Amino acid sequence: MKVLFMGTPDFAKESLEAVYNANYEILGVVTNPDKPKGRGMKMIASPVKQFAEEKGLKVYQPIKVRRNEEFIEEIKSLNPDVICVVAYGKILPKEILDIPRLGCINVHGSLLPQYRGAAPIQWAVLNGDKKTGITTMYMDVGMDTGDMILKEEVEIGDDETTGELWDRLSKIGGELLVKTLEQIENGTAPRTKQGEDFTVAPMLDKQMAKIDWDEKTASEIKNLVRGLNPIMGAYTFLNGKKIKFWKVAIATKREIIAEGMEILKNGTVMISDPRDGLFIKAKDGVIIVLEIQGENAKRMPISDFLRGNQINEFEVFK
RNA sequence: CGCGGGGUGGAGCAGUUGGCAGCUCGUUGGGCUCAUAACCCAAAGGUCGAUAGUUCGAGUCUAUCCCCCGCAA
Repeated sequence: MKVLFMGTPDFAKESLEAVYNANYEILGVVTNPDKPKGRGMKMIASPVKQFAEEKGLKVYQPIKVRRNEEFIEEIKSLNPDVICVVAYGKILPKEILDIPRLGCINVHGSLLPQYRGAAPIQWAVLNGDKKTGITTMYMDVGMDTGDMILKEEVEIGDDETTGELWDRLSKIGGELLVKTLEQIENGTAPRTKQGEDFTVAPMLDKQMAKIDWDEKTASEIKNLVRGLNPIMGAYTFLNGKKIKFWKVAIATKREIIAEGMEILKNGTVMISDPRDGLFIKAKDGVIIVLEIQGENAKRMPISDFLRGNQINEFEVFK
């Protein structure tokens, strides 16, 4: 079976690698163009491109695919049996979807029809879900609305971060894609319509990363912190300085019971000590900061941070 | 040349107008204690990222280089 692969980030690279290791004939790899990245704005190739070049696969990097006749003709001439699309980053026009005789297969990081859209994994963690998963589907012109093929459920750990879940799902995505290809090849692949009971997981925007001490409960803050780790990091301000939290816990009742605590504003520092840690009052409980990052500094354990950075009790995060 | 921050004992930081290199922890030894990650006493540990320069004198000022980090994508 001849496969054309389309994808860009590391999540997609795992799928490409799985397909490659399963010995499918890969006609080519389509990925987003190199972009200036990081300090000094150096041009960086996508993980998918890096893998493709390593294995000597043909790489295509069209700037746009819609109304790009040259590119569309090129794909037609490759005559793929199936196109695998994993986090490619561009919406494919019907002209391309119609090319492969066995269809375009997509790997999506949620249990469809939940979390259609760009950031399914992030939202599952942000919402504190207990489980999520991977779905493979036949693509159609809608946004993740195609008929489903295979699904695999995954439990989300209480303290798991988006990054950790992302890595696990990347691997599972690759495995499920190969399984899907096998079933398509031997004609046993199921085809299930998505129900209408769907939710959408839009791209994350900057604003949501700021901790709202007045509105958010302790568990909501915890979910925000782990949901944005390592993408953006949840942040707050202390004395005008931007501070990011990378890991927090919620104090259990025994750990701290302060008298008259209700009077304090949400965000107030209750305990700040290199040994004991950093405890902050939240709307309905106490947040314990475990990993923190100061302005222009790197992430570090709270104990390290408090050795050199003074945070006084009764100061308020806002 | 996208913008910005930084390299100081093992860790995280401070170091004012250039004038003996400090803080909080950790480590080691001792003490106190039924006991302790607590407390008390003491000690070890730094050619202040590299090179060149200015100066009576440079962690501090100048130039170049190496490395790290944040933002932005």
